[in-house]
Amino acid sequence: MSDLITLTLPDGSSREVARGTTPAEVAASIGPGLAKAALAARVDGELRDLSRPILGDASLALVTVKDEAVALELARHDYAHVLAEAVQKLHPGTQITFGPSTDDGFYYDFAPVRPFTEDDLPAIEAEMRAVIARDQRLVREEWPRDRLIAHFKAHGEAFKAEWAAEMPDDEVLTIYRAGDQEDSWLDMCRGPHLPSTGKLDPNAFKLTRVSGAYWRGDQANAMLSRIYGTGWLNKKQLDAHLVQLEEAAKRDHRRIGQDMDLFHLQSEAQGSVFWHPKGYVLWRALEAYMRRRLDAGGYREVKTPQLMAARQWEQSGHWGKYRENMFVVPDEIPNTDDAAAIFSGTADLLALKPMNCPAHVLIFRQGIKSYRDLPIRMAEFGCCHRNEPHGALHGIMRVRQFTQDDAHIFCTAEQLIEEVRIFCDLLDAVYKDLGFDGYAIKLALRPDKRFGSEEMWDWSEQSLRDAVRATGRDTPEFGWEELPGEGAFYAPKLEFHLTDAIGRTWQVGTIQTDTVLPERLDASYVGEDGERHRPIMLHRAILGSFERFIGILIEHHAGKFPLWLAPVQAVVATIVSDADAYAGDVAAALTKAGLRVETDLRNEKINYKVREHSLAKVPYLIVVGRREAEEGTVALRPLGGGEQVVLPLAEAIARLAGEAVPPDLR
RNA sequence: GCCGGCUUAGCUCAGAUGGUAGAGCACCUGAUUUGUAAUCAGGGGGUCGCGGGUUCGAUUCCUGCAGCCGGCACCA
Repeated sequence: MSDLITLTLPDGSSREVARGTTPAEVAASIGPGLAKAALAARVDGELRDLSRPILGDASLALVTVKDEAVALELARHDYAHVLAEAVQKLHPGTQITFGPSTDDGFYYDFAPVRPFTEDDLPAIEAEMRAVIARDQRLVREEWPRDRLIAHFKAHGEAFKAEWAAEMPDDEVLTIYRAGDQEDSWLDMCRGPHLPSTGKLDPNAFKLTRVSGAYWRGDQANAMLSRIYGTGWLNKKQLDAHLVQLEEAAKRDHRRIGQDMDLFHLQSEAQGSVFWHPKGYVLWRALEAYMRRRLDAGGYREVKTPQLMAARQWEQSGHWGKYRENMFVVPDEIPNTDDAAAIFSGTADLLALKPMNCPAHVLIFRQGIKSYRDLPIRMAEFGCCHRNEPHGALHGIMRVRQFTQDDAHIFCTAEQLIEEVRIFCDLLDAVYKDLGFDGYAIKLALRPDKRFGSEEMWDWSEQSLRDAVRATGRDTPEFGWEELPGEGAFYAPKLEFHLTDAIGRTWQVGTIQTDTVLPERLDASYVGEDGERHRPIMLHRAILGSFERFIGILIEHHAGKFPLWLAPVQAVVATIVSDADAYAGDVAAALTKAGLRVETDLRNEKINYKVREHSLAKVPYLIVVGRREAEEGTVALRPLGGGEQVVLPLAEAIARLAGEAVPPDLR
């Protein structure tokens, strides 16, 4: 075997080097600038440490900060290691477990002597800077499993020892040592890493929060203490990210919901929303819009019971799989004797509906359905209750009572692809109308706990796959991917993830192919052949729930809603009290034209009124003073102070009324 | 449900080694009639989340509970 190997560089050139040469050495031979800038290497496409010898002919590309995504990933992973080293120094006895990079930084899970609090973070950050300042080399070593386990056991690292013991046999186990000393801090890690901690910018990270996290993500395991950080390549990036976080915080729907008087929550109705007049106006505009869209799309709207007997939920399968998340009440009159138990404990049980689908099947089952009736698109703004765990509740985004824009399409197997296509077009139009630019599509495949045969799942998954292909949306532009194990217990589902104004994604829409429920609830239609057949049932929603979707709308628009959705569309503000009567006339005329208008006749300066209504995010301020009153005009001031115009009242009304028309009616 | 934190006026927040609380905005009253992001003056407003304990005395310390916040788990 020759002692020389051939490396092919990205520019197509090749060079012969000694077998075992490291990428770092190659970089140095090319030039000192590259040697300094190199962070890692791609050897035959595989990302590796700079110090890892190359053992055979290969293509070699050196990774620098110009390869930002990779550099960030490496840096974040290193930050996690630095965090772990710092924590173990400051908090002896803390065990290390696991610490990956994330979308904006990193975290590390520890088994601590006592759980960390945010007060611990500043000292840990300082220690991390010390680790970075020491510029410790990160040295990769391959260790046999026994040595790893022995090492971790000897150091009281039970979690790491467990992890090492369970690594697959064919995996080469490696440790990274932070420094050259025999007793330098080390962690078991697959790597790769930057050449040394000094490559990290000590001012480009920040520890952000602490939380609990289960070992290996399993509720049955120990609760660990997780420290999160955000990490970047330089301070500028970090600062930009921190500004982003502030921006997101300003958009928080809970903050805006309170400021704009849209809704409130209180402990007596935990997880249920009190919609105030201004919030409910928005709800009604959205609901009316959706109703028109569904009517036009061939849906028929229904309304079904809130409470149904437990035996109905047993039959649908919800009772068995989902009971712990249902609100259940006994079917009896509560005992009015305070000394006795309120319920006998022997009555039949009723449950608040957590979903609308069984009731829709029950409507379908009334009378005989023919293949000529299909597809049947049955819609309901269905109010559902789900007994969510306390820790899951979040503002109006995750609640216990919510209303879905739900519908079920009963169709034949042959109609399925066309129905999915029609649905995608409808969803597309709705998201555009509501001001969103893009969305991604994912296919969630069969979960571990599920109903139905393997054949059924094979067929259902493939149908959805085919249907998306038929719409041409199975492309990277739509973020198309498949998610194993993420499906519902009765069906695989297509998920639609909206992208909002600041780049966050929200799973909202869904369509699911269900053959289980029609079977369980014995839904059938008479086919061309005169025989009974099972319909396919497509569960679908575009907004998901009104509560959550309105929350998303609030954050997407930062409360500055398009005119047709704005709770208060215009405020008529006077400059002098002499214009009060005219302001009243203006408001009345606008109201008559269907606009939501308020007047501000207060004895305040116009500056004050402008400021106040601007902060209240009112789309238009209609300013009237003596001049306007005399001339029959208004000064139309858009939110933000853009081009202001003085118009005759009739023109202003026409303009606002035109702009306030919902997008589907334009 | 689990880990950590928080809970003081309508809102945002100060505060006291334990002696029953304060600001700004908002609200009310008065003056001012004002031209595009805060006019001035005065006034009212609190069971300091709820329960128990320690104490002469608790909003403050301890403890239980609830809600909320950040995550974890969950999200049919």
